[in-house]
Amino acid sequence: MKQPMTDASCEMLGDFFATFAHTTRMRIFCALQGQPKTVTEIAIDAGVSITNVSQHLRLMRDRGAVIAEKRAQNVYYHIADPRFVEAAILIREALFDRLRHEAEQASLRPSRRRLATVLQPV
Amino acid sequence: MKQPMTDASCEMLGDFFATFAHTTRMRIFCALQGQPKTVTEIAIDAGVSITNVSQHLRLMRDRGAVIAEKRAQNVYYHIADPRFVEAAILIREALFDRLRHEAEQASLRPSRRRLATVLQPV
DNA sequence: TCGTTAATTGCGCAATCACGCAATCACAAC
DNA sequence: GTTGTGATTGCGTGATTGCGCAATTAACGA
Repeated sequence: MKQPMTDASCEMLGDFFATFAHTTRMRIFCALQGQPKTVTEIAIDAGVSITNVSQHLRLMRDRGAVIAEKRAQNVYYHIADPRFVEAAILIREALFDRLRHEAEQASLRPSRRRLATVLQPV
Repeated sequence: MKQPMTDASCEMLGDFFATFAHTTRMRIFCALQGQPKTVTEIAIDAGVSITNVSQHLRLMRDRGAVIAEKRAQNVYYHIADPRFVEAAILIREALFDRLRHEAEQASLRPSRRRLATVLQPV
């Protein structure tokens, strides 16, 4: 990382990664790309209960991933920094590339893969 | 995210973020930047037991964050894709910017002073 | 004021995670 | 073969997380 990472930095980054380390929170994150949304809208998009989405949003808010803004009786949430989206895209592309690569390997050596499967030790 | 994210994508990304959602695994990740290292070397750098680092490495390996290569009696680990590092840097910079911003706000309002230990070293 | 809608919070339980310890495996040297 | 070193695995336990339910707060309109 160019600059050395202190223990405090590692803890901070680890905590932040935990923010997205859940399928539901990832869906919330995706739902928030484009425009801010209310809790109810997010709940519908992510397919979970209002209570549950509110609990996840609190966690994400406390860790600085999203920002809440109260307007009238609604609370609008939006992603705190566009770099979070960039980072997610980078990771997603890397994971997809790996999947593609694995698929190619599998199609290039079908017999060996089949053999390996069959020859699994008991 | 330009392309729509399926449920499967969200689950995949969420699982991957969980890979780094721990202080120790973050330290392992930092220790692996630069060159591959053995389990023992990583354990020393991260300041945890061999057993513990091995457990974390298995998780990281299973999720495609690191790659293991056995050479003689040692197992060398390295980061699977440079984009993981880029992503971590993006996130770290975003978090630091936020801390800096908060620190400025705090200095403007000395009564609300909030010490940012994370800001100093790095 | 009361009723309604939006959102948050406290609680309890089930599920998962993290860690140390001991045992085990893998490989090299003797 | 035996010994030694590096690394992994299985197990048990304490800690944390995730979720639903019910209660609560906040803001609006009648």
